[in-house]
Amino acid sequence: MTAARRIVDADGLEALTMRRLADALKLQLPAIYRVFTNKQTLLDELAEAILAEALPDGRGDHWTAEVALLAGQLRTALLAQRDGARIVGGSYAAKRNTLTYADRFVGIMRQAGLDGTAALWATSTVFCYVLGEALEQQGQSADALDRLDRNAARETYPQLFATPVEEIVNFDERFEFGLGLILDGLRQRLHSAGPAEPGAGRARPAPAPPRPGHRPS
Amino acid sequence: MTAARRIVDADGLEALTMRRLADALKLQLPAIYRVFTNKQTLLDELAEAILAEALPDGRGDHWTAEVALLAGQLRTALLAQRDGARIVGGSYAAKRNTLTYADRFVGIMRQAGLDGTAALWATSTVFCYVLGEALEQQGQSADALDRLDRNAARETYPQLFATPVEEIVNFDERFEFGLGLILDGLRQRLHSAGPAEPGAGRARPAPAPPRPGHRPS
DNA sequence: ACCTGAACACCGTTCAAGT
DNA sequence: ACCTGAACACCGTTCAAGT
Repeated sequence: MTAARRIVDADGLEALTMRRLADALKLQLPAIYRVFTNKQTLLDELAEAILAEALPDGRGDHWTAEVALLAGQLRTALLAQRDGARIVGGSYAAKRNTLTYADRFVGIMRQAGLDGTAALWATSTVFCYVLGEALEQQGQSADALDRLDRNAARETYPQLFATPVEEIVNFDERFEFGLGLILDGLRQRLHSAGPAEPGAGRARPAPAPPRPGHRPS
Repeated sequence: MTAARRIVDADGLEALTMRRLADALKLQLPAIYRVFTNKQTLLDELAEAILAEALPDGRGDHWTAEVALLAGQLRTALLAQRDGARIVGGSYAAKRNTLTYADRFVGIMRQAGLDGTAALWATSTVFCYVLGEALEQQGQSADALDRLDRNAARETYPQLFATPVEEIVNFDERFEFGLGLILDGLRQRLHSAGPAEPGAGRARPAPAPPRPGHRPS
């Protein structure tokens, strides 16, 4: 597994072939299939290994801090591995670590006061957003911004070039901004009863009754 | 191009090979390279073709309606093509249609009252979120939910199974929920001066001065 | 100028044959 | 029971040779 990650880190996901992995492990090619039955299961386990780093050790004192921590740690885990977002996004297995991550996230949102369905959807919203951001960041080639003809583009895309376009590539602040939007949206749903009281905190405990029509099988 | 899309729709992105495309076009294999210099340029043009459908014809009367329209149309375009999210997410070219989309989005956000950088980041937030959701939706195999052992999972992931988990797969409402969170966050930033007045609308026009330190070259 | 046959250097995967 | 050599059926890409 570490050998596989090293290959991807060095030469990208395309370079990860069963043959190169066998070479790195000083095995003959068919011996790999005794460890991984498939290339897909290899990729699935790679996704698992990446997501193992997505769970923060500590805990935030407030649900907003906890969500920021979980989202940030997931992002860090994806970015720590070259092509990490593509690996995780391309693995469609019910990954154990994804479920652990989701379980913790859902727990925080329910404790904050969201009902079950909203807690579930909030989890998927943050997960999808973080994945999308990491995918874009890792896909951006270094010279992508410089490659387009600024003078021509300035006339074709006037609105876009009325902004400081270099800020697209300010990934850290860009991520904080987007996450902040989602957090604000969540805050608003938790305070929906009374008028918005910015930074007041202290959410009601969740009743969160599971739906009556929930089939157990 | 339509031949390529037909192959992907029929048998998935993996089935799109230069050989099969040549067959479908009743050409010999090397003749394809007279049209597309690369397989990557073929994929880039595929991404372009998908994104061409992402721009809505009409316009919303309010900025919230316009954002919902743009996000929804992008999602529809991605979902309309099998593996559409993977194709668009895997293409790192400065796509013309992406820029057109971004230009319109940025324009709306600036008109709503956001400054240039915020308008840029808001665009990328929505784009990344929509892409992430579509990626997850298209990656979900039909039986993914049924495959995991519910009884064992109920004990390992208690928070998760305290919710109606089938709702993860309710993609349309899940998307509306997540987009709603982002929209609420944007609304809040536009009303940051006074106290929140839900649904009041009427944002201040944007001054949006381009940064002084902006290098033209 | 355009198209083609044939090949190159790779893939993932399998399997009979060895030890 | 484990490992290996060799092959199978594919890939993307190239190029000398034809018309």
